[in-house]
Amino acid sequence: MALQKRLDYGFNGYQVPPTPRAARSVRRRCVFKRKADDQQMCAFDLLATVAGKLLLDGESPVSAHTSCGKEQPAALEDSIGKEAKDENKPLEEKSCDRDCYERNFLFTELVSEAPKPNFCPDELACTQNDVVSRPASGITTSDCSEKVGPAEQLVNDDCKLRLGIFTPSVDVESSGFRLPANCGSEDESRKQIKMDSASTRNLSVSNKVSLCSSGNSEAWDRKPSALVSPVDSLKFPFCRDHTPCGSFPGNQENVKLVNRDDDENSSECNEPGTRNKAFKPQPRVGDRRFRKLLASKHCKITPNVKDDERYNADTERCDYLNRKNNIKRQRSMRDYPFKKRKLYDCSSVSNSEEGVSSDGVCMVPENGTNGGGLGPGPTLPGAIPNPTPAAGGNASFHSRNSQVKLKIKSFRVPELYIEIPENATVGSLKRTVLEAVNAVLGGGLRVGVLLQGKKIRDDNKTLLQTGISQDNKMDTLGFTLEPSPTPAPIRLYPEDHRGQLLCDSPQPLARYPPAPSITQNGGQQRNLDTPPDLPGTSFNNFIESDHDSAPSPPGMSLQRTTSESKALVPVPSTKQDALAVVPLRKSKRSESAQRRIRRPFTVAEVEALVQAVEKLGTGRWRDVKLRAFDSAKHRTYVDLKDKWKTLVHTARISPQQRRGEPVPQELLDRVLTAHAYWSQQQAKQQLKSQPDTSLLL
DNA sequence: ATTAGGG
DNA sequence: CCCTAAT
Repeated sequence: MALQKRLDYGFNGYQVPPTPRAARSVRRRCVFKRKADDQQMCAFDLLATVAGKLLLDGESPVSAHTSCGKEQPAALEDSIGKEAKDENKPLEEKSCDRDCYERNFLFTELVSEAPKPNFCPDELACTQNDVVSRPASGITTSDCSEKVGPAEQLVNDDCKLRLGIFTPSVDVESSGFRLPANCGSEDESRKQIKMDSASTRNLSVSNKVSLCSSGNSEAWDRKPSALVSPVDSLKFPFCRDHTPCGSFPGNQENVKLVNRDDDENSSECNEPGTRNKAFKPQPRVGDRRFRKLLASKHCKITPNVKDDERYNADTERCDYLNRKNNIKRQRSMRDYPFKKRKLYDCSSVSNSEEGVSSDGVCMVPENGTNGGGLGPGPTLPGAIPNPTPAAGGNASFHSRNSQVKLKIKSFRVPELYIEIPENATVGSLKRTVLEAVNAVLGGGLRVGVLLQGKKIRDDNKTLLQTGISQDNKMDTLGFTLEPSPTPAPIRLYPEDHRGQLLCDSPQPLARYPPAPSITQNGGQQRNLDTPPDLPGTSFNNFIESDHDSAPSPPGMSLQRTTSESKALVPVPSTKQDALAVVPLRKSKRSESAQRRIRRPFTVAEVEALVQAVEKLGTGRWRDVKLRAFDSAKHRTYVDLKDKWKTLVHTARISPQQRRGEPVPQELLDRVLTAHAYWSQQQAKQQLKSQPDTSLLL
């Protein structure tokens, strides 16, 4: 299944440039390969950074609890509680209904949910605080079944991911930001802008598919969205006729591994009887590969990624590491780089454009009562270029005591398409989304300020001077997120300011039409009806086949499926041209090819290899390949050579130091013997040939 | 395209 | 496994 998520900040305001759909990655060499990883800034960091520009201002006025919105939080909690804990579990396994395989990711933003009519501004404010005050869980799942039957589900999805800006710290009250002194310049009135990041922090994701838990998110789910995502058939990995490995002729000559693998979908044949049976392609579907793009749905997400996400990601890795403490962290990371790479593409996208624009700024009166200032109430006069009320793009502004407090309800993130295999784990999904978000946000953003539709470029002006602090203008204050000058080589706005953080704002980007979906195949969602092909099983088989030798990191699961399914592809949306320019990072990433999945050699394979080498000798890997691994498409002669290399090494080290599936000592002995023998032969050859040639010469 | 080696 | 260099 593929998910295509559209991330948009709850704030309708901020828009990120559409990301060009990443081309299917062709394997190629990329110099940059894994280098950019660290360049990425996580969303949190980013936010923190942004926030950092503003000083925290005492407690949030709004922080007072309000009863309103209580329900939401409760729901949230609930869903949070149900959040799938087993990150490593394939999604399929969790799905309550097989037909329910479509996953809708719903990231909802409590506050900014526009669709709710009865959500009064005040309520929003209250809600936000409530919610915010507690650590939001990154992703929650909601019941997918709601009113929708399996069939219906297929149809109704629109998944929009909504991102809210959140701060790492859960504490809402402390979420205020204060403008840095430098921004406002040294002048007399130093206003503090308080941003109440409250609501934005909560993110809930409802995964309609497998995680059927609470139905609380239903309301949000229903939000009709114009976006249509294409659903593709999903490719399921399965083993086609592989010969039971057991048939492998042990010491006979000319042993060949018979498992047929097509590089992408193959399973190891270690344990013929068990592993492969589990998965049986259905007669009809059997041969078919499905590639489902969950995309069909729009996912509305307000990712409240928060620490949770990161934590999970990290912990997963750690777990993995712990289990296999022998494995270097680096290595584990490398096992699932594709995601990252793909993500980078997205990031680049975001950077390339003006990016994110925001609206929905609320200035909050300092006294803590949020008068009417919060929420959509004060509608933007339209002065602001793209006031999108939906997310609460309005800003309310109250100045008091020369203190300006404002709240930004949300930022909109550019649409992102994410493709992820059905059998991907929830954890990987989370990570994927997180990474996508991080990629976008991490690219480096700048904040621009709009007042009455005009960009305020002079960073040195005070709020007072610009009039921002004036009540009558509070409605016309807007913020934009722009690509940071630094990371992105290309600037849309030449006049870019060097380094100003706050006050300069390029023109606000056009907002994404809320719903204009992007998807290439507009109405495809319905195609999803293809029954899920018991992917879980097959997947399990795969996993099992090599898990013992080397458990794959969570991310691996994704890789295992089809190549197509791994891509996280930014989808071009409305205005694509803007994006044309690609930040360096992006290009780097996009160029990089995906690393092949790790497929530990089975004992049978090792035996075949040993036997072939015994006969052919080292240095004739091509022949070895043909002889013993002709049918194993995923084993190249280079692989065989490498394996031999490791076998020799393995044979030389103490058994305690070996890892992975243990290779019978007998085989290792043969390896050493053969290696010694052929090394000798090689040496002889050389001695012989050397003199020969010299003699000839 | 292969082979050999380092990473 | 990947990447390169050298065949």
